[in-house]
Amino acid sequence: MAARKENSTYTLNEKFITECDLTYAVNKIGGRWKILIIDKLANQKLRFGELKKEFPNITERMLTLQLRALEQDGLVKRTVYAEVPPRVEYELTQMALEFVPIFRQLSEWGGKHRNLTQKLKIRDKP
Amino acid sequence: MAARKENSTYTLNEKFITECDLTYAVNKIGGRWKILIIDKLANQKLRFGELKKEFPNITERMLTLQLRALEQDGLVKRTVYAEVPPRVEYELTQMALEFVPIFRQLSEWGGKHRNLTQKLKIRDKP
DNA sequence: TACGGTACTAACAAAAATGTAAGTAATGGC
DNA sequence: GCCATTACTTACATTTTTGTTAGTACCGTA
Repeated sequence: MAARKENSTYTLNEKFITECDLTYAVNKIGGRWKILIIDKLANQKLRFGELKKEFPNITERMLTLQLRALEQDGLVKRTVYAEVPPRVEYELTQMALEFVPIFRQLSEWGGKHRNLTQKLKIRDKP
Repeated sequence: MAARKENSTYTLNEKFITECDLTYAVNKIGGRWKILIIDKLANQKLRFGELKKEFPNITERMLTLQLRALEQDGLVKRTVYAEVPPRVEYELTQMALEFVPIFRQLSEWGGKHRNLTQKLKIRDKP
């Protein structure tokens, strides 16, 4: 999200890893709040302020940054209404909608994983 | 991977977002090299040195960190053979193997997304 | 006794992501 | 004129993630 030095190992490695479509994909949804935002928008348009209310501790700055990134990556469409006070609506694009089913599977896997891990931890106790 | 201050907003927010199984899941595979490592191990066991050769610019430190995290999260099994020089083999766990099909779908989506985005960028040129 | 090979570890530095706090524009209603 | 509302932006601080460099243990072999 900020400007980057070219040719740093950091940048070179990023290029290398995103040659893989999967890593590329995960990078697109990798921000801290992006997935949750996509989830909230899966069934409805929402205004900036409405999204903000969904996440008690998010700052306006972070919400803005994540939405901008999603917009840049073609996953969210932003519509500004020329009113005062301003009204801005966010909705998913077709590409993001295609992600939603995969999304659900990942979520299921996550839940299963969480349970298993917790059980393992209980077992670990002496 | 390092020790964290409790109760920083950063940590609080992390707890909040990982209440969602999906975000939880994505966090597990979120490190820079984790997905690529899982990919390489999808069909075979590999030794530390073999993994290292798969990623030209990875440092030993990063490879170690990512493998440790995957091991902690129950996605990779580490087997040490008591030999000199040492031999250590890494393989996926059942849970990681269950992730692989989802993985493939995500990868497909990523490829599609990459193509679309590139086309959009071409179109954007005046 | 020195050396090679493997799989690391430790101390430090750079870069990125996230959070804090304050401020902005625009305009209709009082 | 002043205030409230909304969706931001800016400068800065904190925290995490990633990279750099140098080193370690082990033991069979030369």
